Amino acid sequence: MRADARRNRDRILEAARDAMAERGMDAPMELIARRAGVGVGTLYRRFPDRGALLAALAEQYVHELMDALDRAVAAEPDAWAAIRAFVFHSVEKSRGAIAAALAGTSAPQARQALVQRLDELVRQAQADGAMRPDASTGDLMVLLKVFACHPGVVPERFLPLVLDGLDRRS
Amino acid sequence: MRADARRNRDRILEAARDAMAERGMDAPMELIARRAGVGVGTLYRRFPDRGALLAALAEQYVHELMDALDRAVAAEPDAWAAIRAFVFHSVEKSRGAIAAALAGTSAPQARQALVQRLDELVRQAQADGAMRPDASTGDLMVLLKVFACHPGVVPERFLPLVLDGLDRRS
Amino acid sequence: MRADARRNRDRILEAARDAMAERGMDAPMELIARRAGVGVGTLYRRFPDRGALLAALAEQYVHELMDALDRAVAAEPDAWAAIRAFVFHSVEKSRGAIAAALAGTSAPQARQALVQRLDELVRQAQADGAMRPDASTGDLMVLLKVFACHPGVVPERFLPLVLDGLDRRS
Amino acid sequence: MRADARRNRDRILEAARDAMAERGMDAPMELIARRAGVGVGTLYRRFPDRGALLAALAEQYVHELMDALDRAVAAEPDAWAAIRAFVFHSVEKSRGAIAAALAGTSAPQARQALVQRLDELVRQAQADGAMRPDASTGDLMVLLKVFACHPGVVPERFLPLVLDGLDRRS
DNA sequence: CATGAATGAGGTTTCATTCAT
DNA sequence: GATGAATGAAACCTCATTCAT
Repeated sequence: MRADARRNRDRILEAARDAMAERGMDAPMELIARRAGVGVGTLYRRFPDRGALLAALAEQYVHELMDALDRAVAAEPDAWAAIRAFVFHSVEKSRGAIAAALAGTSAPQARQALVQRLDELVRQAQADGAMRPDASTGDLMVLLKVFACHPGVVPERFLPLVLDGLDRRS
Repeated sequence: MRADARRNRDRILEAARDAMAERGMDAPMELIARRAGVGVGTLYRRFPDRGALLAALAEQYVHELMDALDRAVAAEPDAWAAIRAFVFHSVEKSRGAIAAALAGTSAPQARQALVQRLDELVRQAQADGAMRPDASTGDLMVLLKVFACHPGVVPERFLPLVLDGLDRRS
Repeated sequence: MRADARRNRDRILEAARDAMAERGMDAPMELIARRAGVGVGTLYRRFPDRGALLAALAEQYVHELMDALDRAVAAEPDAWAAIRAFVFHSVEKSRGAIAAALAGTSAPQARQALVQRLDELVRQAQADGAMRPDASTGDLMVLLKVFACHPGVVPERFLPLVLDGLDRRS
Repeated sequence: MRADARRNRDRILEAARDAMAERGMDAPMELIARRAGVGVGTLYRRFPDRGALLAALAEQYVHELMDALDRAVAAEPDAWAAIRAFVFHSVEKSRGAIAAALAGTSAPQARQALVQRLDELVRQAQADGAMRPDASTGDLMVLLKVFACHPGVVPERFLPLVLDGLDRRS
């Protein structure tokens, strides 16, 4: 039954993501449970209260960001390109509500790891002379946070402008 | 008695702004009423339901933005400078929750008026050769919307980078 | 509507007493409300949570004890007789569950007042040479507490034995 | 495997006693199971439902009383002294919540046995001229029940008074 | 057999809204 | 008009109990 429990946990997280995307951060727990195909009790067994569920969601979200970052690094030719690709991707894929929750709840440890990965890239990009030396990882995190809360609102033509603002050439 | 009613309306709106800033968009109506120093009944007389209150808040907020825009125009030497000053000011002064609500509820007419005022400035700034011709009023509205939802999160050093992205020189 | 509210408050307290006598200290709030002929909301408006309701019940109970004490003093010839009459009456009339709750929740101020009244009587009874000098008001409170939790369990023949234990002659 | 089962049963009963002493008669079954170091399933295998567990607890409690009675008889010089010692001991050692439960649930057969043992002693004490002839075993059971529900509340100086009430000399 | 996951009924509490005064 | 009392639907959460593994 370990496998079953695991599957249920995953289904709950997925249902929670969907429900919260649609109905906001305070989507009823019962709705989430129903969507996950489990009883409320099961939901509460896994996540003692709404806060715990939010925290798990935030952590999962940060992990997704890290994966995206890894992929960007693998796919792009240099650090700055990876950063840009990562930001673009993250902002496009972002689930507004979850990202907003991340701001409040956060997942301190996961977030810390993400920041460190980004940090290395930023230093590299600056060493490469591709990124403005007065721009910081913190700037990127702010960018992520701010835009991620508004999925779909960033026109194709807009983010480039913003990123150019961090570009060496500007 | 008209003056009384007016005063009540204003106190309610103010209380609503405060309450929502502190406790989120769904602060209890009763709390708002109490803070305004009136009974719930009075609140409901002025605003038939929560939606109406939100709409009024949004409209008021847009009006504040327009005032800020007017002041910026009066104070700054040219259109682009006025736009920059306006954005800076708006982002700093923004009430996160209200701005977020604006996104949803909006106040179509008021918003329309704001857009028109901005439009003229944008055209002027572009005619002056100070603003990128491929940047639009829509870009500015997005900028406003996105940043206004995160009061206090925009470091002094960050917004300039973004605005530079809309600058001619970039 | 003040009068109505007052009436409702009383009916709620009465319903709570009955319900708790029958179904124990954790009788459903909804049941209490229904019995009082009001909605749950009304109950919660008067008593923010179960604790508040219990506290009110405890206070009311202590007040009833004080009234009984006053009546005993008025009806009996001397202090010791009044004390005995009071204990007999209290133990008979006691609502087990409420008395038990009193132990936990108590109503510190009301209780304090009762203790003071009893104190005077005890001193008088001892001065009269009717009550053992080594018995205290505390003993009486213990007696009350202990027996009051078991309404109906004290056979007519039993309490006298106990009270005789406090009697001078013993 | 029989020994194992026995040990489990004992550990569950012990855990139940502790849990109920701390958290009241309706301590969660799951808490009890965890404290006993078993799964809920095991608990339910031994005791089909909460009632069964309570009954077992009550029976165990009565057995403890009988042991105490036996020890008192062995240690004290006469029947009345044994009775007094027994009552003192029982009241001191009593687990309030369990004793209260006993009142409701009871354990008819075990209780019956205890009553018989006490009965003999009472008759003996009365024959010895040490106990009032109009006091009964029932009185003692009431005394036990009433005081046992309030562990720690009986001051050293108080119970003697009560017992004196049953004493011949009074 | 033991385990602990799953279930869902039931209890608590909150709040938007209505309405008597 | 203003007030705040009343209502009940709806959300939260807890636990006794069952059952798959």
